[in-house]
Amino acid sequence: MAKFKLDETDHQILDMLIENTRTPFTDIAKKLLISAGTVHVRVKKMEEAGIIIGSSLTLDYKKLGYAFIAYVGVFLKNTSQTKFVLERINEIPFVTVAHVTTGKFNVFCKIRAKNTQHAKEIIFLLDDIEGVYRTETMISLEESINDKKRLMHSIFKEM
Amino acid sequence: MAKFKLDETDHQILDMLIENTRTPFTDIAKKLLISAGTVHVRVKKMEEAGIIIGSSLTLDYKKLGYAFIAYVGVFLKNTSQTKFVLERINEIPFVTVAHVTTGKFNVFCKIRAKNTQHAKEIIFLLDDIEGVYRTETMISLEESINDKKRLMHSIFKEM
DNA sequence: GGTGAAAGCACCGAGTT
DNA sequence: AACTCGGTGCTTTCACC
Repeated sequence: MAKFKLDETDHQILDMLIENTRTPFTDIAKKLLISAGTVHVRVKKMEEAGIIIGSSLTLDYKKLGYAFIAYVGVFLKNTSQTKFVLERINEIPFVTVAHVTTGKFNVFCKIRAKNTQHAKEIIFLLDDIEGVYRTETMISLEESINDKKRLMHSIFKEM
Repeated sequence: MAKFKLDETDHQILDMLIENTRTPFTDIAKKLLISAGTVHVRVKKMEEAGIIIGSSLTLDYKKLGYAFIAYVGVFLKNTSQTKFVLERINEIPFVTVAHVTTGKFNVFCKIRAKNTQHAKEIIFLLDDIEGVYRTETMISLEESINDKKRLMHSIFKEM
């Protein structure tokens, strides 16, 4: 998991692909004044190095009827059950991400649901997992996602 | 923000593109026994409808030297300052997402940092925002991201 | 709303500098 | 490591169903 060396050209390629995965390599090449072949080789190298893990679509879950987001803190009866509980949590499709954490909670997860009723059902599923002592829910009233590009620029500045 | 009607074919197209945005339309067409032109038209329609917002690369931040994830709960002096504070928070590049929440915290955010030292600096930036009373940090020891496909399947089942 | 063919490009590997 | 170039194959449009 070592820090990987990327140069300015790699940064700019990632920059364009982060905004739109399907940006033609020829467009990137034109902008960076290099050949499309070079873009191709560099992307391939970053894929082989595991820097680029994959690509995914960003969907509007609100439009799909899933506007409800909440974070659920999970308290365990016994921390030795962490692994087991984490596995059970990951079987629930509406849990988008789960963390083992220090601090207040043992496990901490994000859920995406249709509405409060649906969220309640999901939280009940969490509560029902063996080893879960209790849960604490925080409902998101508003989500603001920071620009991925901005984070990358900050990372690049330090490389 | 109405619920949008997608048919089985759309589901399967999204299914393949979620796994890999660059899946050739010809491959999708072959698998679904339709023409590549049809795949193209359907994807375009989903883009125009705003279901597909965009596409992005998944990067390995660990390999880039950013292995540290934490969630920070923010308490405000006064909830009327929420909007202002949220704007300031979003100016910090290492904050990847911020939420206005009900429950324990007023605002809740996720940060990505190089290490504990770096995380401390970011949390100090949060503490320094005018209107922030105090913060509470939960450090992620392990992140497990649920399969995006699994959520989509659950959503599709109900459409 | 779908098709199939055709034109236009992009991808990607080979060979070169 | 990057370039050019050419074969292969993908995308996108369009007339037609």
